Amino acid sequence: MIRKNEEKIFEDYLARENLKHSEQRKEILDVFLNTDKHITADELYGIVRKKYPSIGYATIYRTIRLLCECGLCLELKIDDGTTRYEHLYGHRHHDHLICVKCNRFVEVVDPDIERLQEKLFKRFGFAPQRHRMELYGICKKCKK
Amino acid sequence: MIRKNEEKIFEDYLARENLKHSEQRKEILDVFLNTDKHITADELYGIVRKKYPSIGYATIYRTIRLLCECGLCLELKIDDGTTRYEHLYGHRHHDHLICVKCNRFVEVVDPDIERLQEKLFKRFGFAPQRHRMELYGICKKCKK
DNA sequence: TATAATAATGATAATAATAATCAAAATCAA
DNA sequence: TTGATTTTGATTATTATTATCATTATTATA
Ligand SMILES: [Mn+2]
Ligand SMILES: [Mn+2]
Ligand SMILES: [Zn+2]
Ligand SMILES: [Zn+2]
Repeated sequence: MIRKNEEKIFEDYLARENLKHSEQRKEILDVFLNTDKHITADELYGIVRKKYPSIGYATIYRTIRLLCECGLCLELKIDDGTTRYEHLYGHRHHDHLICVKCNRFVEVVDPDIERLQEKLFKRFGFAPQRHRMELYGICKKCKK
Repeated sequence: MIRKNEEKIFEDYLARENLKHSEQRKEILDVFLNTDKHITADELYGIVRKKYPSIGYATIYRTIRLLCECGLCLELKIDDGTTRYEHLYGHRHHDHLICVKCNRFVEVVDPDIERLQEKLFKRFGFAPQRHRMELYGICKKCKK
């Protein structure tokens, strides 16, 4: 199973931080890895609850935080104010094309843009940390 | 006064929408136009309250909404979750370099990047609506 | 200018997303 | 197996923003 790597990363992180590995955390990681990318906390909660009806909302948020801390998950703040989470392990940096109708996310990387962004940092004397670029439009399907 | 144009835009909008022009709205517009760019609702509230101590928070939010609707103001959602507002009238589209230490905003436009973004929209069959690009780093002053 | 219709205001309550608290339950090292 | 420590779920708190509503202000008109 491909997920072996991710599970190990999570377990190693828990061990390193002297945290314990609960059933709930296993289940949330599993759902997160199985799910489509760019999921909200609420969507994750909805899926986990099917298998684990007693799960509490707080546990979802706590575990998402752990997943972000150990490098498996990246938080995205979208223009409409929603927060979404995507897989980070094994995924190189990328930006997003987002359909404002159907909310579809297309992952894109343009090496030319990346290079020009570095030049912008340099031109204004900034030490680069990260960037974020989102292109909002209407996708092919939604154009009808 | 340069602000004449902006005031007219606001007044025309209010008239067009059958809204009334209150002292509070005048004052909030005035503070917004006088202030530095990229202000939060709370910062705006703090400044307005000095001249107009009885102002209510709700009026700030209501008026910001009007300013956005009439094209004088643009809402920005920053990566850390805060919402900021900047002048829109007379300002061409631009993106931002943001210092993660001192929160300084530098406005930038790179025509090459803009062109490549259009190409990305086209390549993936998206009808472009808008985009947003933020470059986060540490500015010259904060590097010490 | 006085009036009357309409809209705006400020106080307050409501929302929604997320974080903090805490007693009970689960994990795990010895 | 035990016992120290952590986690959980329920609940409350927090924060930013919006909705409600009685009172007040604006504005068109007589
Ligand atoms: Mn992505
Ligand atoms: Mn700006
Ligand atoms: Zn679409
Ligand atoms: Zn700085």
